[in-house]
Amino acid sequence: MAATIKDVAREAGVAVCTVSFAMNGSAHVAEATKKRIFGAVERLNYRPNQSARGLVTKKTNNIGLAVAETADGLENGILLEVIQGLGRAASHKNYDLLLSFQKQQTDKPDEHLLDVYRKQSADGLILMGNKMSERPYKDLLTNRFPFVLLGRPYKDNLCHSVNADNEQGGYLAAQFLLKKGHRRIGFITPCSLEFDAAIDRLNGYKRALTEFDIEVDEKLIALGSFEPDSGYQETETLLSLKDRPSAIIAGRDVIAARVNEKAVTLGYQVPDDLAIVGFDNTIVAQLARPGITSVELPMLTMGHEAGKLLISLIEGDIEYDAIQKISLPCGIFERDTT
Amino acid sequence: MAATIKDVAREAGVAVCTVSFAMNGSAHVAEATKKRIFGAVERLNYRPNQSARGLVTKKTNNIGLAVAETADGLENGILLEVIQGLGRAASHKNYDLLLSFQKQQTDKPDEHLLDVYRKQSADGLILMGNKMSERPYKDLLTNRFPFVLLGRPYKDNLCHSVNADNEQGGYLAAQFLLKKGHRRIGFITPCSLEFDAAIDRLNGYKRALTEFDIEVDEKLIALGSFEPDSGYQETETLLSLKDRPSAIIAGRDVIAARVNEKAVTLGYQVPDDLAIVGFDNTIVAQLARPGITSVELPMLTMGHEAGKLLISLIEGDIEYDAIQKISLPCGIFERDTT
DNA sequence: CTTGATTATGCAAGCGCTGTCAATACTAAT
DNA sequence: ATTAGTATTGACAGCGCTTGCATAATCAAG
Repeated sequence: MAATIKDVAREAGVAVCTVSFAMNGSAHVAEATKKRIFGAVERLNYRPNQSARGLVTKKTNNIGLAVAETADGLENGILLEVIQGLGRAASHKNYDLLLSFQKQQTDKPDEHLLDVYRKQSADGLILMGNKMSERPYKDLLTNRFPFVLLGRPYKDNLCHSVNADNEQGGYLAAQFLLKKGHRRIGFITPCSLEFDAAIDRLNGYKRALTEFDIEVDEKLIALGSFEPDSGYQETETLLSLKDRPSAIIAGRDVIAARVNEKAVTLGYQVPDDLAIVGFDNTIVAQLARPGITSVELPMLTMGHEAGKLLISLIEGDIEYDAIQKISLPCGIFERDTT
Repeated sequence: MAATIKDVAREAGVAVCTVSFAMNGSAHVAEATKKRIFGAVERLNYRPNQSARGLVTKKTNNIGLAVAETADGLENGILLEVIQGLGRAASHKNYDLLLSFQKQQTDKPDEHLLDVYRKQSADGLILMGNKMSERPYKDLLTNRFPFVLLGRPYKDNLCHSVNADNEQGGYLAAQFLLKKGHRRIGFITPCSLEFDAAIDRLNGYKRALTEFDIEVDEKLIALGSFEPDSGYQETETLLSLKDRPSAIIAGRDVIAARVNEKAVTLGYQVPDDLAIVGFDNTIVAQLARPGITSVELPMLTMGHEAGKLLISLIEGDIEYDAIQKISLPCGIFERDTT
């Protein structure tokens, strides 16, 4: 059906290996013959069969993306923007993205994530947001298979990883408010403190305060949860403090939206009586009225950097053992709530 | 490095072909030997090499998803939910999803989308939201390569396609309001009428009116654009009509949000003075305050159905020429604006 | 013991490509 | 003309797997 390398060779009147050489640049081919060959390629719409090529070169030119699916949709953090960044890095270097979705109802979900690797249908793997047991990592590591952790810190220095600098993000949010003169700043964590992102953001907040010589007041720190509506309660608690905060940093935009609502309900003016800063700069922050000032995680960049890193690893531009831990700075988008 | 079928055969003490038979069910293998083989597979963590297998079977077990990237992000319509639905269908049948991103700055962008097909690295293709010239389709069609159009109507009956039933969606929105007693209903199109989705939604709206014996008043139909802020102007226009509408259907949620804002600004009470229905049931409708009643496009289902359809095509369960045009009904989510 | 069915085997071809080898053709410089 | 270098060639092995074929081992039933 599809043209093979033989067809191209015949069409161009050259030997099969000459075509291969010309296409891969693996040996000198005279300009004139090259032209004839590429002409034939064009005419026949020829592309080397990936399976055949992969079989001999042991390269697929695919980047695997292990996607864990939970009952309530995709695992947190699988964001379109990340995929987009990944795709950009990939296409630039002639890779495709292979999304392998975890099988539902399986006894060992995390083992499944590695099937792409076992089948050898990708040259490297991006692991994001997946809770995985220890074993698969070991497997990858001992076989020196390229992989990058994305948005999923692995505290030891064993794996390459790309992350948003959540600490700096927390710092940024607090610093932003401090510079505006706020001195009592509440903080609602994005989720429980089991999650590194939550801890880091909080730590950044504390660092900013310390830098401004303000003592951290634990009463100003409220524990948020994955349930955005918990934001209502936290806001009420924070605002009913005798020395109430003049600003609240919410660990996520959806929580920030709740903070705003509650504040309005309680009769506060935003931003005059209460300033609010959210996190993640999602569409929620963008479209809420008032628009919510929000710390932006560099999702696109994260995907892009992870892709570039992985490809460097695959192509040997970076030593497998020279562990890279890339931490990307957050930005802040000012809107109406500050 | 990775175990091969030979290793498994040795480990299990059987012949290579027996392993192959056992794994593919292509011949009878006694239970006892099967057990030995799968034991060895388990121990060695063996998975058949995809490239090798693909080379001989001419199957990759990949579904290609051609992703066109424009300057301002991914082409409209590439939605995470769609990918998720696709992934669900794929993983169910042991396929992976191969995302191939269009190369930037290339002279023939649409030709590039077919590279996955030309390289034979996918067994079928999902085409969504890509403006493509005629030729690539022809190419696919004449070679009888399986592909389905997703969310991108191709009016002739040449291609398999999956779509939201926009006409029914428009009908639903109008019917919903009519049942609540509204008789003057404004309609702001989601974009210009070059787009089928816009026409269909509008037609559905008209059909509902007709069914309720209400004459369509062209003055109540405003042309929206891709720029959500245009919603402000349209709203003002519609509300300043001498016989103003008591409800407005906005072609997209973001427009609906603008309609609401403007209405409030002009001193109308929502939903009492003005009811609003949006489209797409995005997070915007969900999180806006007041929450926007919105017509939901079955994105997840669309992805899922498209995946299933494509796989049926690939596996020959459906004739290539028995064109299927799947149109999936929209639902409506009532919130505070009605 | 024979027969027939079932199960397992070795062998070999071949999928489309890469890349090595040794040989040949061509070109340009000495 | 000789030499050196470059460009191109055919032949072929091999990547890991599937599959057809013919053969052989195994076993139950007649």
